[in-house]
Amino acid sequence: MSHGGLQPFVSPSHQADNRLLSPRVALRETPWLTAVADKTLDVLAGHAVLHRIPAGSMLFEQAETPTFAQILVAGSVELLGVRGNDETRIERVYPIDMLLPAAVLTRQPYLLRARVLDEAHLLMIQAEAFLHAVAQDHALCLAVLACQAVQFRRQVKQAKNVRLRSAEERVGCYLLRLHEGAPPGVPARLPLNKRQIAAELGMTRETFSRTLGAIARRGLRIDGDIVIVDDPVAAHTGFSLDPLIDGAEPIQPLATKGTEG
Amino acid sequence: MSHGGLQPFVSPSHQADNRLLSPRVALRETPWLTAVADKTLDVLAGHAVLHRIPAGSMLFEQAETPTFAQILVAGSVELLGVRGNDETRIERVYPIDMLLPAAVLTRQPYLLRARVLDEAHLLMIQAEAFLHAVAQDHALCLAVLACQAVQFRRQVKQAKNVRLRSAEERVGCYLLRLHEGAPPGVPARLPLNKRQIAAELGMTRETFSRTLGAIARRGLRIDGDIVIVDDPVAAHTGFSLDPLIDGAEPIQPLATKGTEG
DNA sequence: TCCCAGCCTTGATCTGGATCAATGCAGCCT
DNA sequence: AGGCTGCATTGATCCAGATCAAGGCTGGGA
Repeated sequence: MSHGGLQPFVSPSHQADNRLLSPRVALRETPWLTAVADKTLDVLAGHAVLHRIPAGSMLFEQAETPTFAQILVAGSVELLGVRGNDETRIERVYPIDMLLPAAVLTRQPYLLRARVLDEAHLLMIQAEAFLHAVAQDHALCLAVLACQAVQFRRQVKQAKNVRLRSAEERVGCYLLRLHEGAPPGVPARLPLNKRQIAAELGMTRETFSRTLGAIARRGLRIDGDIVIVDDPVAAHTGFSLDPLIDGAEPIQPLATKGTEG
Repeated sequence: MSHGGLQPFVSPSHQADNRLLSPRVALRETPWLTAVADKTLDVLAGHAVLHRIPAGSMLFEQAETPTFAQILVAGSVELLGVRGNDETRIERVYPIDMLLPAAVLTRQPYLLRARVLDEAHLLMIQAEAFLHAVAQDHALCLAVLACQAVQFRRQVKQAKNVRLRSAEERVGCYLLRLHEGAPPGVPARLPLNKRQIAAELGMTRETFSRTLGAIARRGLRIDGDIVIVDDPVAAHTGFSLDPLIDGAEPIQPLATKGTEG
């Protein structure tokens, strides 16, 4: 299972409970840290705790200065831009990923509020210890760089999706993508409730709902929470997936090709 | 002069012509590379060329795979999301900064098109050599990480600005920011023509123009290209600058505080 | 001097999507 | 049963900002 874009949310209880008992184990099992030496992970683990945070909790507030580097091990988290009483969702974070490493790295205040959507398992590493480790361990630095680069690209894709496509196209492409992603024969299911999908796609629930009605014309339909493509041809004509928008953006190690020096 | 957000565009001819003759010198004079060893810069310089590219040129196209890591030394560049004939401006890049390091680092295709706005002095380093150097040199890796983190935060600020504020507020805050940024006594000037400011603020030129008319009510006005604050109180009541949106985001080295290990 | 190309402004109109407001429809608790 | 809470649909209306369409102003070139 990749951790790119549209994960079904895994029930956290079965995923993490037994295996991720300690920070040390959590670190070792983080795929994009595989290249990092045990010694460094030991150090990090020494300054870390593993917390389970219930849905609805606020992890940090806009303008706070980060005291921990946080790695989301299970569950999910939303990042919101806040202004007075208005909130706008900027990003949804899926495991295994860091929460706003940019703020931690630059020692600047968070630009966003973080709230738990599905019970989160969080690996919290003291910010200073984390920074020190990044400054000491080249492999760790490379891993964080990869993580940060991918987050940047996800942002750009999101911006393109919202600004270059109409609401209807976003919905169509989203469903189509789910459908393509599902194993052949198995019908695709909505991985989230509709309210959250709407937020993901940058529109209100009402607009999402209406749009779902409208795209029936294009051979795309929802029954309960499963996606039905009545007319594949019409669907693909109306909505063309673009890898530069819809493609997953998984965190990969920054490997050097060819001969090593 | 910081390289955060709202630079006046410096005439490239006087800034760079004599000093930045060679890639080697350009690298050494890049502020956020100061911590990188000469040896590494030598290697990079060995795989680099310094180019001067006229306004209007396309540097790379969406979906291309990066062959160079590009550092903008002087001039300016816009990054555009493209879909058919539609373009949407995602970002404007000011020197000294990298152009989409995320694509180079992840070896993925560019998500955006890059076009020169003001004649650009570009340091172009072969992608593989650059990646290799990042993989070899910890200090360089840290520098690139800092650069990438800042770019991420700029994106987030841009998103907040557009989604949390009305067109009128964006214009008001932009002008106010210019005004605050200017040395006391000296009137602030528009650093760009209005068309480009409009794009920067995520609106059409027409809307920008109308909005300029509208905010006269709030004690803010443009005369020619200088910003006049007729009524500071009204202006600050109507438009409150938020450091989490309007603050500059300069590229700084990722220093470790306190004792070194 | 005329002409033309770039900018900017101004007006009229359109519209995608938000907002406000009801209603339906589960599941769940007591 | 009832009543509550949270989600989803559906309809009516609104509005910020885009779009389309004319001008106006400035500077430059022959």
